[in-house]
Amino acid sequence: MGKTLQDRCIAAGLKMTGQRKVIISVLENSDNHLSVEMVYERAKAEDSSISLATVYRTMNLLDELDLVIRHDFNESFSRYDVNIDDHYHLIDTETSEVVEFENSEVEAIVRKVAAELGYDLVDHRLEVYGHKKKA
Amino acid sequence: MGKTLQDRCIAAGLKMTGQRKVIISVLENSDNHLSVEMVYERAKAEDSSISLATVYRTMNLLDELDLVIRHDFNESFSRYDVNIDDHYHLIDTETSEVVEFENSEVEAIVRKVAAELGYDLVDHRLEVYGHKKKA
DNA sequence: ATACATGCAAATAATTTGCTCTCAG
DNA sequence: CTGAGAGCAAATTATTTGCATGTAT
Repeated sequence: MGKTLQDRCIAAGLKMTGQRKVIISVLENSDNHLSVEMVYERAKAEDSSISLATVYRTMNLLDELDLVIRHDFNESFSRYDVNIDDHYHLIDTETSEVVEFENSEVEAIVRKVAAELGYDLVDHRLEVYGHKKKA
Repeated sequence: MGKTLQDRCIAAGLKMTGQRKVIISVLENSDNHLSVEMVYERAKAEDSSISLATVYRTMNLLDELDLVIRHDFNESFSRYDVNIDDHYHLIDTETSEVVEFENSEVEAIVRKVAAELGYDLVDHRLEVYGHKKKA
């Protein structure tokens, strides 16, 4: 039984305000890769008093606690993943759709490369850009 | 003899203004991963009349022509690589130093993954974050 | 009670753009 | 000569922050 995001927030000692509950429920009930603007739109639909600043502050907070992961694909804004399992992203260059995939070989390679260069691995990201095969 | 960046710009039909020559020489005589601000500072040292807007416009132009590659590491601004060979980046999380490395296995894996997901590969990037091994 | 959150509006920071003038081809 | 490029300053966009007020614990 994985803990819910809300559980983790409580475990992290976060004050569970009404706004945070709404934002967290948006995150839990959406596909990944939401932008702040998207979170804001959906949260506002549940509670019209929520401000954009609060969404930004909340996303930053969750990011610092590693409860979400901030990503910069090649866009002018950030998107956020609701944490959990490691995975990589394939971004459709024509539609901006984001597909997740896993691959166990990559991590092994990355670990080896970092070691060879004399570094301790902290994190890594692999992004693949492509478009759907035609016909 | 690889063509110089200047050669490629001319080949691409770019008007070689004084400002562009300076910017290009800065790019050719610096380490990779420059930010616009860094390019601007160095270009200004050669020709104090160069404006930041021109540097932005030039970098965008070079990026569109694939003569440089724009990167968003986890910073608030972009950095640019002077094209040429494919490589990946290891970013030192403590110093922001960027180390380039190559790895032939990754591309094969990426190509395979894209194909399996039904995509034509356009591009891919791998970024590794770490810090120097202590003692 | 009280420290921490929120809303709002103003402030930043990076990047882009309108406009007029200049210059490379 | 002429259209693409440059400088400057104002505009945009994403994100952050100061401050007065509200609220979870």
